[in-house]
Amino acid sequence: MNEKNKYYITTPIYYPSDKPHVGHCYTTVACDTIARFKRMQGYDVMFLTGTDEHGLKIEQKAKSAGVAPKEYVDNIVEKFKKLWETMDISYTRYIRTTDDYHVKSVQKIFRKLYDKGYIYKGQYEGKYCTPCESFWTESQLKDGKCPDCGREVVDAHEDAYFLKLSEFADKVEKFLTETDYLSPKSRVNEMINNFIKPGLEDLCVSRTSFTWGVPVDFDTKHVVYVWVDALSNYITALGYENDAFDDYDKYWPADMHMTAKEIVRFHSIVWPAILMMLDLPLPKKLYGHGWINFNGQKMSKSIGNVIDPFVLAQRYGSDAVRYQILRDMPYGSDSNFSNEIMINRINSDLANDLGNLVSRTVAMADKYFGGTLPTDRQPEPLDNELIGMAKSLRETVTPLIEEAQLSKALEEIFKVVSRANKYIDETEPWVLGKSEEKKARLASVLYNLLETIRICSGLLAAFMPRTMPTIWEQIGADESLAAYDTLGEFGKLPENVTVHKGGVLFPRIDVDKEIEELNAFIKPAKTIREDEDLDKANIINIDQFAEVKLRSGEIIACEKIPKAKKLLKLTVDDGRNGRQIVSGIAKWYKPEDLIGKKIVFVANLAPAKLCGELSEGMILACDAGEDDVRVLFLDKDVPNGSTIR
RNA sequence: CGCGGGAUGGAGCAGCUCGGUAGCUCGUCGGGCUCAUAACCCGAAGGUCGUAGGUUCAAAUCCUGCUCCCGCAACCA
Repeated sequence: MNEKNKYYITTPIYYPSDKPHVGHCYTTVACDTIARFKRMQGYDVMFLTGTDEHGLKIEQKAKSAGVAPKEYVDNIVEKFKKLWETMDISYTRYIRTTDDYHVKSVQKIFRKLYDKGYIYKGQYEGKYCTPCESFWTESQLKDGKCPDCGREVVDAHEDAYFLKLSEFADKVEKFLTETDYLSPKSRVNEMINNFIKPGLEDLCVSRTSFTWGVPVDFDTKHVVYVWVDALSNYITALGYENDAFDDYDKYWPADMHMTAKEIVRFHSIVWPAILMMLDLPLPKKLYGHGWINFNGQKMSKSIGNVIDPFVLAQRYGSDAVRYQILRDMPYGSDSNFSNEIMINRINSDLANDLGNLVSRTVAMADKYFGGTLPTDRQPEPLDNELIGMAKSLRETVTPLIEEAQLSKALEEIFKVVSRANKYIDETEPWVLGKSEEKKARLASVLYNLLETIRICSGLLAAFMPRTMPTIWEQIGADESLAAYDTLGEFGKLPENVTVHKGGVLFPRIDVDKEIEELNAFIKPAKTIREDEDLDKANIINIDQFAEVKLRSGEIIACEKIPKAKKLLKLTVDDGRNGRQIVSGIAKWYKPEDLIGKKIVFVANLAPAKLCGELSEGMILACDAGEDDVRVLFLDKDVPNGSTIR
């Protein structure tokens, strides 16, 4: 296989601090579709995905779950793999940054960069908050104090390794402006204006504050910090600096890196810079796609609106889910998701238009010809538009898919599906079927329909790999008649093709009923269940509880903090000198609703500064729903300052 | 003046680079058809293109101010 015929496509490696959601699905399904399409075209495709398993957050998550980090990620990686199986993801290789070969390669890469002088040991200079054991940059400080606890910070420094990004600013800028590596193009300006023009700073690439990572082999106090570790997966997975694989020469440089927009920065600046430092060829294409918003809001675990892709796939089938998320994601910007949007899309496009088209066409061939078309034909000028559209569809769709414009590609395919439905109305096959002398015309009409379906379904196979073969069976095609080469031609089915009536391809969904059911069982059940599990994993004893001092208080004054969106400043009579508490409840309470109310507050919480305002304590409130918070109020006659236990 | 994105018929979007008939999908209403998964096809209603001003013969499209929304960051202690 020569270089021309290879295609290397990657998803980012996902951070398995939590189970996968629809956002992960989008990137992966999009890559899968492109990968399948390139395979259809005859390319030797390497499709890589994986997980980025190191870092502080995972170390902490594992700790609170009471397991070793590796054990923790093993568990979640299983869920990722399971999901990819459910979604029919045809990845060729799965890399975990905890894989032995990757760890060793990263160490070698790190050393290589060090030897070349692109990584140097420096001082991570910053402000240090001793009680919090945390470093902060100047810009992170609040009023010159620790953003975490509001206390004084001191100048401090610790050893750290830095990557000489600054030296590559010009080269990277040139790469971004003079090639079409980064798309959509609008991101190029964003990157240059935000990160390169203000002066590209060297990047800190090691940490000493945690241990769950790849150790720097020549300075074992340090652990390689995310970027060198994670980004290099794209080459270590091919065997760069390791023996686990040996197809680096074959597949590198990558033809397509796909990522969500928040990490475009690292893939468009840091990654090319690292490759330049290593004297390696640069990847050809980076596509940064948007996010899937849920009911107009960003998906977020704390809001509780993260959609479980397993549930969706179980209910509608993986193909329908794949279709919807690809169809509704516009190129380069965000998309909206809701149960209603998904169901409507499935009903109107898949059930009504495509599924029904196949169903009615096959049914007519069956009814009028017993399933096998006669070979006499009678074409008419009316046929030409449909035939023309079907014939040129492959050429229309191919470049779109290659540019990751998948929703556009689907739109084009479904235009032809629609045209075919209209064609049935124009030709009225049920009228033709009534008279014997019109049988030849009828055969032409049905043949044209079957051919159109063949071409559309062939091109859709990369998007919906599960259902398309069923369509081929029904229209009397086999896989060879759905091959890429045959999709640019009209008339490949045998003249006397035989159809086979089959089951419903995409069942219609009852919208109201379905939404009710989804809402009922996805959200509340889930969050409560999870909390319970967490509770059990986090048992404390009575002494620990006693460390929290809760007291009653009365809100005697309350105002919004102007700079802040969510914060209210409360003046609380705590039965002593009074205190000020800042609380993030502005969204749910107006100041006048709170004045005079008795509340419970944590009395011995470390003071903090929020938006410049001192907060001495925390008032108790409960998460009352997806996006609802209720403060705990006490009876009016409780004396202020009483102990609560 | 922190950075960025957005505001277009009921909903979701396209159009804006290169000013000149506002387009698509869904929904609603009316009609047609009966091969089909109550599906399909045709037609209609519905928009001062966020707001105020400016440039122009002409602005959704260019310029300026303002309002509101959404991300990120700061702040859910």
